[in-house]
Amino acid sequence: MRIDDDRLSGSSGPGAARGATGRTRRIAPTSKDVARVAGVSQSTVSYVMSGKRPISERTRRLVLDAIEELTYEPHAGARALAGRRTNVIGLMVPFHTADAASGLMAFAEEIAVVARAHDHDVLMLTAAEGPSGLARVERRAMCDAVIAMEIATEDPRAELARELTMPVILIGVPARHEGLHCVDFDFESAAQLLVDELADAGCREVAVLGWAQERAALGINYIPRFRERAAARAAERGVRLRWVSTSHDRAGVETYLDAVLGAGEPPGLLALHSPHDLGAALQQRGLVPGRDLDLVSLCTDDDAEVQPVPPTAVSPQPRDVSRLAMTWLLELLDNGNDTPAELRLVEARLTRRGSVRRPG
Amino acid sequence: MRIDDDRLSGSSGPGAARGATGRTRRIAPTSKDVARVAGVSQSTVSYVMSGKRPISERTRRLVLDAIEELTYEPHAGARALAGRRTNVIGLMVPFHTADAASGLMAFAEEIAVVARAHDHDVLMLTAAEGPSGLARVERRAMCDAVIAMEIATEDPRAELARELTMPVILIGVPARHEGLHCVDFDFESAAQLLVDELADAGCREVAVLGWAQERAALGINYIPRFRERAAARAAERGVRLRWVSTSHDRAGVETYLDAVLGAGEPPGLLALHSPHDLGAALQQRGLVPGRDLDLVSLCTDDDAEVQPVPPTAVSPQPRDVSRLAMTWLLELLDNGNDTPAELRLVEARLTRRGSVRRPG
DNA sequence: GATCGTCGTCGATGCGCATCGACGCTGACG
DNA sequence: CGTCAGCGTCGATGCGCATCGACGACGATC
Repeated sequence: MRIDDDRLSGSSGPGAARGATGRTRRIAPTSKDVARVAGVSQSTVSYVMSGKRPISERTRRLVLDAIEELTYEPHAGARALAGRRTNVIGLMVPFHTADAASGLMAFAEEIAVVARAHDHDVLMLTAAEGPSGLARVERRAMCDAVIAMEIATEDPRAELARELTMPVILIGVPARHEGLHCVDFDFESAAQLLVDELADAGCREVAVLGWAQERAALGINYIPRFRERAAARAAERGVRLRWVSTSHDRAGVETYLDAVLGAGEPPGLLALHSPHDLGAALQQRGLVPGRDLDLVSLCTDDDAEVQPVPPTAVSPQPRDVSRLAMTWLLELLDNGNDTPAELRLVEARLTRRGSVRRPG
Repeated sequence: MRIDDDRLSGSSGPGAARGATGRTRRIAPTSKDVARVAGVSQSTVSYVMSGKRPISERTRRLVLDAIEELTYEPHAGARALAGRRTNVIGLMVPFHTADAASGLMAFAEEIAVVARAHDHDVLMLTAAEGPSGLARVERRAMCDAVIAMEIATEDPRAELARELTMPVILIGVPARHEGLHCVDFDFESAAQLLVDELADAGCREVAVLGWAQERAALGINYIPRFRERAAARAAERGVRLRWVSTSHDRAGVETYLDAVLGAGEPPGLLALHSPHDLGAALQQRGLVPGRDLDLVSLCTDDDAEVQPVPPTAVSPQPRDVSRLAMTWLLELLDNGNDTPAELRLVEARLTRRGSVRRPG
């Protein structure tokens, strides 16, 4: 079926450019074209698409058929202009952290997929633009809402979020988050779960393979949050916690093991990173978690499963976080952004894989 | 300075919503507001911003001051509607490949940064949408051009790209790419460089640690491209090439080494993946590249540098590829998309790091 | 001093859609 | 058979900007 099919006494069809502007270009059909083909008015086409007024079944069919015939899709700019709604979600991504790249991709993908499922698109913003990037997309009316990832403890974007008219969801927990919509993984209960698991196994000493210093220095706030809760819980359970900050490569792991494995009973190990090198290093030393020592980890399930001895672990699920963020955001868009601001955390769950000796 | 400052006998300023639509909302200032404050007409404001007509210095200053005072930014939808230009680039990302996640992020970041530097934004599309995703953004006029990443040999998006009016740049080389704008890393000359390097060192046998089967099965076309050129070059140089496909984890690497390291002189090693585990495995066996055997790799410089013995390598630079793609795209947008379609490859360069024994 | 060209500015128009008020038409009910 | 209340559709309008034609002012030219 040709696109420039004309049913009524119309002007030139949408298939050709109006006027003599050089060669014939394909022009996208408009709702007026649809109306002409369906034999109704343009406003009726609009109401069929939005459902904001009752339309008879007969007319509906006529219009929908015309839409399909012309493969019509509404012009995003015109819709944004007239409807004050872009159907675009801004996503501010922290590129610099090559570290968490795979988690980041999973996060972004989930956002994109959920957005598309609700007929929205995703505009990719970089954290490098900072708060002015957020202000810009709002003033230009480029999106209806924004999700900003990896919010630091002191983050100017968090302050600006208060000024904006559009909904903003922050991934992370800034220092003063009253009046802000924040989502994050529950690192505090993760800390508690992991410490408890080792304490239950009878560990009195726990050596933590911590995040690298440079990462902590970025103000990534889940690190102190995890750390403080772990310390508090360890104190409650009568466990001595020892933090060992080192790099995460093989050499760093070796340093860590050298430092914590003296003579006598080895301490419980708590690994706060992808346990790849740790598993190999332990294997090389003939140490089997669950047999010779106790090991828990904070790592994704995927990472855990590929270990020589998959560790009992709590997995920060980027997909869960992004799904929660998107669900909330869509809710805010529907309700006109008057849902109370608060902090929503994704529940931490421990998966036991036998890297901890169970008493009894 | 209040935002609703009024210079002329105007109606209500832009600071408050018109009419009695409930509470007073902040409304973004329009070019008409700027015109009123500057004491000129709206069209003059437009011409100041676009520079498409000469404007006296005095008027320019008045307008620019008003723009700054109101923190005016043009409404993206209105601009797209009137100007037939969105200043948005679509980027279709292949999320599923968790494999190359870090390279993917680097690619996307570079796209975003270059786009912003030219006052463009980036709309993130998922490969899951397939060709219809491309058609959709064109018909809805959501972007001016698209970059589609990781194009397979037989890719429906490549076929659709021919039909589209807007410029499309494909990252990868589909089977029939006449009339398409394609960009990729030059895997063929990379193959040649790597084979030559080993041949020059006197290797008569080369064992290739290849890409995993499942990856090759996706139709990622650079694999056969690399493979064929490597085979051809090896034949020219009198080198016997032996492909060993295995997984890329530590176990797979061990299998590989077991398979290729018999008695006698070890073959040259060509590693087509992140050489992390390979370096550790060699180290454990007491084998030092550059002393006991010859090793070259196709891996990023970052990956190479963190090895126990950094290998001589060719690095596929995602940033170079994306920069080339963006440069070309902006050129296409300026020229009205009449630049001839062709295939542009990013030059492969070999970095010597002493993992190959140099004769003489 | 009249004419012409150029520069700088303005008013009007249209982009494609959503929305509002108006209105004709149908069926139910008195 | 007349009246009335929806239901379903239409025409008109405006969203904010880019662009076109028109035109006034000014200096140069004869």
